[in-house]
Amino acid sequence: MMNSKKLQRPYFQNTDALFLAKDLLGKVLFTHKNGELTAGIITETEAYFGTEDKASHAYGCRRTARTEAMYQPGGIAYIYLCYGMHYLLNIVVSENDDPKSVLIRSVQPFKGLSFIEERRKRSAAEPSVSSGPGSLSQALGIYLSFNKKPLTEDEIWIEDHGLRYRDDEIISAPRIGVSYAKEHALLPLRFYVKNNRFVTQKSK
DNA sequence: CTGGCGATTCTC
DNA sequence: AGAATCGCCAGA
Repeated sequence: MMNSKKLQRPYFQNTDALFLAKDLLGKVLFTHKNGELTAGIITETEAYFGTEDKASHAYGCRRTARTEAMYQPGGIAYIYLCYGMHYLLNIVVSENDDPKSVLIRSVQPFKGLSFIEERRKRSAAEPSVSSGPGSLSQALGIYLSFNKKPLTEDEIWIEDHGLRYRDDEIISAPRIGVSYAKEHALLPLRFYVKNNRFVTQKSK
């Protein structure tokens, strides 16, 4: 390839979670493990703005073994186990010691559909195949072993295929499942592509 | 050391 | 509406 489409470090570091959460819509998330190449077009994200964000694991500068990834320089994955059974994928944003991240919530299957269908036990045309952060991780084979992986390597990365959305094609809404975040719970930090079926259906 | 609780999903 | 399922982390 003449021009690599793989997004590089500066794209993740020289920005903030709010901008990136919107800009990642339409980008293509790839995973390649055990010879299985799969990818999905990012259709839904949420911004977590760091130490001041009551919904963030890094709220109040909380720094533990789990949250360590977020304190690293941007451009790596932050994966954690949620509800004891789902692996959730975040993209670490910004500089060193600035724990901001973007949660990838949904993708539209793009490559390796047979692998995705095998993992999810359903058709890749079914929106539930990769909508919602837990389902998306299962569809793309994302596990804890991806935690702290640089997106510049060849197990998990993001490509720009030129797909762009206008502002009026992007819906913003409150983040899901963060009612504990009090006054930050209703901030419109969730973004998804209008009229795309591959987004979280219910919200509470 | 302990116990309450999830950035969820699926079934009943 | 409830279950599944287990690591995290604040508090003792």
